[in-house]
Amino acid sequence: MTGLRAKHRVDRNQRILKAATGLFQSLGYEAARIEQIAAEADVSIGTIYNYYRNKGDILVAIVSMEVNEVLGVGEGIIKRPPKNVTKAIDKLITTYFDHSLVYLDKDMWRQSMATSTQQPNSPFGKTYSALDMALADQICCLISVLKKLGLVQEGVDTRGVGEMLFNNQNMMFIDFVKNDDMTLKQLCTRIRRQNKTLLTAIAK
Amino acid sequence: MTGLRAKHRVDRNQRILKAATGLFQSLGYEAARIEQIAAEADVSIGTIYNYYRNKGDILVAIVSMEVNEVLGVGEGIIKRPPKNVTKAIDKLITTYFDHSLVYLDKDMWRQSMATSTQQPNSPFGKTYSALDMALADQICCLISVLKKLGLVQEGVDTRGVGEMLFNNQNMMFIDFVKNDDMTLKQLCTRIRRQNKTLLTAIAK
DNA sequence: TTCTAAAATTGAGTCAATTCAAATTTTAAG
DNA sequence: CTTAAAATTTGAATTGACTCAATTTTAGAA
Repeated sequence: MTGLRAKHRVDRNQRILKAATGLFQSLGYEAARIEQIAAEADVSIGTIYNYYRNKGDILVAIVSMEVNEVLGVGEGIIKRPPKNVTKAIDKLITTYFDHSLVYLDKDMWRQSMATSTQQPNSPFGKTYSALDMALADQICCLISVLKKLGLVQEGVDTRGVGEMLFNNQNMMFIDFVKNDDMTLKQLCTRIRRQNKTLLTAIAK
Repeated sequence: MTGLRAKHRVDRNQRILKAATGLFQSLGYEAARIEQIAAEADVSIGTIYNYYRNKGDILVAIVSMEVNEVLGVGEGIIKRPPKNVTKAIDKLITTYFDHSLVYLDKDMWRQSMATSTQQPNSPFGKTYSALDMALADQICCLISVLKKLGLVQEGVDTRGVGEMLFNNQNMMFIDFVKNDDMTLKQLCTRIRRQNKTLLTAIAK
């Protein structure tokens, strides 16, 4: 009978993530103790460190699952994009942001961003980077679709423009989570203004 | 005789920063011990925490001095900008990057970025944000100057465009320090491509 | 100069993340 | 059904950042 080991691994990992998610949400990231997570997951402290390099890595894993979901929602928008460049990009970005704050608060975002820049080569740091790349790809994909629909000029460098839109949006999101006073509405308004010139230039 | 206290404060702070800079550079941020920094600065552990909230804060203070220098160099470029939008922006950004790696290596940048997102409200976290804003302002200022020189179209939203250029550049720099294999040349090449569409659109 | 309150320094002690050698469980060959 | 090597788990011990009550230094009033 093989695979018992694999089954246990999946089980334990799920218990760890579930316990961590709950404690991070209820107590906040800093206040949640590894010892507590271990106890709730019915696992020893050492086991947690067998699955994750450090405390931050656990959070990055949780955030990664979230971002994956957002990517899925984004797919739907690309399938039926608004028939106008500005509106299409706006809808995609707004959707990202709306979904980003359902399970994670600003503090959790701050902590996970910090960990993923601190340790870009840990397994989950790499996952995080890959997801960023996937988000950028999705924006590029949307522009490409809009081009095929005749809403964007032929000669436009899809990749270059898409990356710029993503980088701007991502940097603004970092500003947003760093600033407790900034609202989602303010964030979107600022990005819309920043995007305007570029989007007007590429629209047909 | 007043000001002895102020003098001591300046002295001690300088010794702490000097010791920390040396140890961070020679041993790396993580391996450098607060105890060592205290010993080299001829100060007690407690005093370091009287000057800085935590270890990361010391690094952010060092990085802030660096960025301040870069801002000064940027001023010079704005005074005599190349007479072409693309070249002017390119020169400013390239200058930022070249100077950014003289005293700080990628690891130090990663750690300080992480700390400043983790604790955006600590004194040096705020300093760091203010410097980012100053860099963004500088790019906006350059565009404004180019507009006055008749190189940029009248109707262009200086602020919106400047922020987008800065955010893109900043996000790319984050990617750069997260990826040990990426070279400065590769970084600049990618940014040039990303900027091209927007800069062509606003040029006169 | 002397004295006192306020400011700053000190470092042993605390706390929580992380490590690692021993113990346990799983696998699979005989 | 053994049995031993490999993989995994365990938690007491370690580590190193950070705290705080006691001590020292400074300012400036008397």
